[in-house]
Amino acid sequence: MPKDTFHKLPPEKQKTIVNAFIDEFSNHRYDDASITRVVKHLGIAKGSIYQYFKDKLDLYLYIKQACEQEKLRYIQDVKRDDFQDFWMYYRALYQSGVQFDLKSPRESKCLYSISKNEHSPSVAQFHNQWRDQALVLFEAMIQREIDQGYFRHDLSTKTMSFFMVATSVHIGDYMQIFHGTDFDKNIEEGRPVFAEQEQLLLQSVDQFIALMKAAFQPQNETNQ
Amino acid sequence: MPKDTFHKLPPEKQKTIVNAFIDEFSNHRYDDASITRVVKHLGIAKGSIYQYFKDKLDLYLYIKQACEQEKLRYIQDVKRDDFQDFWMYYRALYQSGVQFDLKSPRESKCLYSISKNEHSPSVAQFHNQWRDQALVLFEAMIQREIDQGYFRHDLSTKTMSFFMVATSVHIGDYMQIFHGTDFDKNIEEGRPVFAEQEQLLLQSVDQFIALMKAAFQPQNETNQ
DNA sequence: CACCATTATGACTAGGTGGTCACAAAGGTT
DNA sequence: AACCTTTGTGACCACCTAGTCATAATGGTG
Repeated sequence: MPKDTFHKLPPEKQKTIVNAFIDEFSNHRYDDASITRVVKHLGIAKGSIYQYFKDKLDLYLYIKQACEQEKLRYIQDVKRDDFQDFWMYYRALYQSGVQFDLKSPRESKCLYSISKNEHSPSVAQFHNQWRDQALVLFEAMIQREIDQGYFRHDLSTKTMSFFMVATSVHIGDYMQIFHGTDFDKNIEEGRPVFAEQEQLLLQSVDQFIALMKAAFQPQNETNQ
Repeated sequence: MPKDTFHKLPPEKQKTIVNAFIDEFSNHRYDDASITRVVKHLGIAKGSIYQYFKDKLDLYLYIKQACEQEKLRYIQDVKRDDFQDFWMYYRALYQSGVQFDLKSPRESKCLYSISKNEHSPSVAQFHNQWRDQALVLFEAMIQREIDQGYFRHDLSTKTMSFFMVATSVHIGDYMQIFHGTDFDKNIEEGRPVFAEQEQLLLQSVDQFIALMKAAFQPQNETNQ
């Protein structure tokens, strides 16, 4: 986490610095991100960064945490108990995700890029840890649905949670790949990443949900 | 592709060099792989490599192609028409994949690692191209199953093929993550990557197949 | 103003990379 | 043996990085 010196900075300068690094980590993997490049762009001395943060990793973790905190503001109010059907809940999470993207495109793109750092040697351990944590959460969630008879019970929850995490990740990839052009163009022109495409994007999400819904449905049951 | 000089080398020396680079690309992403490190390990001069290959990319593409050629020998005989059910065919492909792994663990692990290079800036374009090619193939395959009434027809083939490619990739990840310890231990000790775990691994594959089968099943049909 | 703690600076270190090239060695042919 | 083409070599180049630290600038306080 940042040193005191950073927190004593005027808030707008903090934000300028954070934004610059968000952009860097959005466009480069951890090991390829260059502090030298960012300070050049910011017009400040390299040494200053090391007055604010212990090292590159400290900086990386802070940026990630800052983006996550922002996203959490959007999705924390989506509760499972407010939905009868799990998949309505799941869809609502993506709907909030798109909202997050509309209002905080920088942070959204950064989180997406960071999630692709899984194989960067310097931070691989952290990502493995985060992935395992996600798997545990998903497994608990899925177990609950199984217990209530909403999900099939003939497969291991481990496989099912892995499958769900993987598919969730790939929904993001799908959007990035097939709507990514607009994605980046919007960023450059300062517009929201998914500007005016909410409905289009949610239609893609719905297709994936339809697939997962069928996959998780209790077997020996008429579908629809 | 390699220069003539490389092909004139004694076959066993060719293989020694290729193996060394397979190991390097197995343990490092494209941009992190170090030619200097490999030549040091091989005990030959760095300049020699540039007598054999144009540059690092040329080397990378050759190594990838060599591994793929090896894998193809195992899976090229698995034909869709030899199976009544698509998922039997899909399973047979994985079965051959495990065979490939048993007999060519080096090449198998290298191909897996290379597939994780998607976001390495220097080779990202190539990987995008390969991914698009894979999507086209899968889309055609899926279209055929839809036409014959084996797959549901209420979703776009684009989404379905993306979903299938994604899941296929993640079956590999699942194996790597949950059987990876043995994986690497086997490599070090020169044993096949999936030694004596064929059945265990295919059980995992079967679970994923069960999920995909349900996901792709024509809707409004009693399953099982 | 003088004092002092805090903050900003950028040249510098140590380490890494892919790729080059003048030269040395090897090997085949006359 | 003499010649010439092909192959092997490793010091070297240009370029990049994260992180350091002596020094300078700043700003608040008595």
